[in-house]
Amino acid sequence: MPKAEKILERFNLKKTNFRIELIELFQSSSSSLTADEIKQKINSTNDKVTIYRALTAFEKKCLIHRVPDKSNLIRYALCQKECSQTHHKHNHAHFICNICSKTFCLEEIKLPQINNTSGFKINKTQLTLEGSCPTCI
Amino acid sequence: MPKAEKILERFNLKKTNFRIELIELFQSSSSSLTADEIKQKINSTNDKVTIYRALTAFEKKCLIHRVPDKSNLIRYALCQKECSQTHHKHNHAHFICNICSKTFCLEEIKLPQINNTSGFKINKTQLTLEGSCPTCI
DNA sequence: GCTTAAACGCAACTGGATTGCATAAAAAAA
DNA sequence: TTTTTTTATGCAATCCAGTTGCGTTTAAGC
Repeated sequence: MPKAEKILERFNLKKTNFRIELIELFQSSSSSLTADEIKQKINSTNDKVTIYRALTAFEKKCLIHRVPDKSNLIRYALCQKECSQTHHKHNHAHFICNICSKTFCLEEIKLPQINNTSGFKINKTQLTLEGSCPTCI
Repeated sequence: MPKAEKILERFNLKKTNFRIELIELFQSSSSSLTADEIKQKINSTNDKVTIYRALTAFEKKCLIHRVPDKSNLIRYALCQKECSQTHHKHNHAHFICNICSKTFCLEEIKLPQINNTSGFKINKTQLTLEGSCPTCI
C-alpha cells in the first residue's frame, strides 16, 4: 500500500498533517467512513469544514468514492487502484450492516451485467447488500 | 387497482382528503416521489409536517417503500401487492435518472441471488441502476 | 526568503426532516 | 344523535448534516 504522502503528491494535493492522517485512516479502515466518524477516529481539533473539503477534494481526484448509507449520510471508502484521476471504475458490491450501520466494499462480489430495458439507458449499476457484518453477526 | 379509500380502510388509517389524494398520486405516478414533489403535485395547502407524517404512516403499513435517491432525499414509491402489512417483499431493481433525478421501479429486472460471503450475513439485496429515463433519453 | 496557490478556521447559513403541543376531524361507542 | 376516543393536522420551534463566505495560515515552487 502506497504511503499517504506519495498519494497526496501523485494527486497534486498538499501534504498537510490532517490529510495524511485522513488517508491513513481510510487505508486502515475495513469499512467506509462518514465525516462524523472521521472526526471521532482522528480525534482531530480540525473544523468539520476542513473534513468536508478534504473529502470533496479526494473524491474529485477519484481517491475515494461515495458508498450508500442507511441514514442518508455522506459516506466514503477508499478507491481501488483501477480508479484513474478522472474516472471511477467500481465493479464490486457494497454491504450495509443493519446493526452497526457501517458500510463495506465487497470486492469479491462482482456486479451483474444489466442491459438497457424498455426505454431506459443504463450507464451505471450498483449492488447494495444488507445484513450483519462479521463483527455484529 | 383498489380505490384509495379501500386501501386506507384495509390499513386502519383514517380517510382524510389529503391521504386519499396522496395514495391516488402514488398510483398515477410512474416514478417515485419526495415530500417536496408531493407538495407541488397535489398543490396542497397542507403543512409539510402532514406530508412527512402521512409518508411515515404509509411506510409503517408497508403501503409505500423507500427508494434510493441521488441527493440523499427521502423518496418513496408504491409497494406491490406482495407486500404484507408487516413485511416488504421487493425483488425488483430501481433506476435513477441522472438528468431529471427521478427514481423508477423496474419490475422487469429481478434481483440477482447473492449468497452469504466471508462472514457477512445477507438479508436484503438492492440493485440500483443509473442512466437516462425514457423521457430524458 | 518571497510569492502564490492551496488548505484551514470561524461564523453564519441552508434546507430537508423532526418534535411538541394544542386543535380539528374521523371513527367508535353509547 | 350525541358523546367519547383515537387519529390526523397545523403551527412554531428545533435539529443537524452539509455548505458558503471570507479572512488567515501554511505548504511548495521560485
